[in-house]
Amino acid sequence: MPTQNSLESPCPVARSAELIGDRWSLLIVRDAFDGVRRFGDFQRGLGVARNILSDRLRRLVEAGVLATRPASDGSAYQEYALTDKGEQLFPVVVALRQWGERHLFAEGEPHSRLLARQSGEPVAFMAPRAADGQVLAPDDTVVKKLS
Amino acid sequence: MPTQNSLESPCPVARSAELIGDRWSLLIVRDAFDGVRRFGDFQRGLGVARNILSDRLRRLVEAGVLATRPASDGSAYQEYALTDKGEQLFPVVVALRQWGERHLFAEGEPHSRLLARQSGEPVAFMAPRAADGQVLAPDDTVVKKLS
DNA sequence: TCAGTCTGGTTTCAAAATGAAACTCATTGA
DNA sequence: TCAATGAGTTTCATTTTGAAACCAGACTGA
Repeated sequence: MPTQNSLESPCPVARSAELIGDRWSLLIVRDAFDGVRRFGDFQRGLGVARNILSDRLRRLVEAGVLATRPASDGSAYQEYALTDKGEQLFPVVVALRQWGERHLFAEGEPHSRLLARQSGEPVAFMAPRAADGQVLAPDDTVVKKLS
Repeated sequence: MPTQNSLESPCPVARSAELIGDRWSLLIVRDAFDGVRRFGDFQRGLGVARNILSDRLRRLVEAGVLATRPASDGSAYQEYALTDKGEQLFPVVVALRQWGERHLFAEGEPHSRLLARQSGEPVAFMAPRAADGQVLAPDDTVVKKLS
């Protein structure tokens, strides 16, 4: 677990990074979007050590990204599901995915793809936009401190 | 440095997470978008230990996210600048920022904001969209394995 | 109903990563 | 010329990670 601080940083990126800016948390959230709910399934899917998984799940639950609830299969066990807050990480995961797709695979190297369920077409590349829909490059933006 | 593997994962999220899925790398990239270029400026700005910064910068350079070049101020030192590949992380950083803005600050708690330089208005909330511009919720998408 | 198994952890311990501080060495500024 | 600064590297103690063993409650089949 990264040293707990910077949760007081006035920079939203820093706070987000503090919370989910580590490999396992990110991958847990990715799997959650893929419908994984159970401890054992996360564990097997990720190959993460159980104690670490346990720790990360706890952190994510504390942060309100995941919530535990009785398992939907009727067993006495519980499951971990994305909260609304967690669901809203979707753009983060998609952004990571799209960047990875574009830059981390060799020409022609196979990789999984994100498709729109309806059309079956790849999801369009996501970009920040101005109010008028114009795509914003980094230089088209300014960070205003502490407003 | 997270244990180097999963760079062979067929999942783009996993590869991205491996590379930039740690607090410092993320914050270094954020600062780079903010125009920070020099070792010392990163170090002072982030409060990161020099050896760790050194390691992360090396990794990011190796990965082609940053590149070194002679400092633009004419001194004999070098600077670290985002490459094209690095610039394309913009949506990732913006997504993290927007999520943080929305979920990691108390009501009315002040935080920095990302504005469109032209209009001065906040950047619109970023979301994955279908080809027709329709916003896609997680359930509206499917991950197709290994295409 | 009772032995065996599965699930969801916790504990233990060694190995790896991190962080603080001291150290180096080139550059710069006065 | 000399002190201060910049950009690291080294050292070493602390923290985090990961693998494996362990454990207590469900569950299952005979």
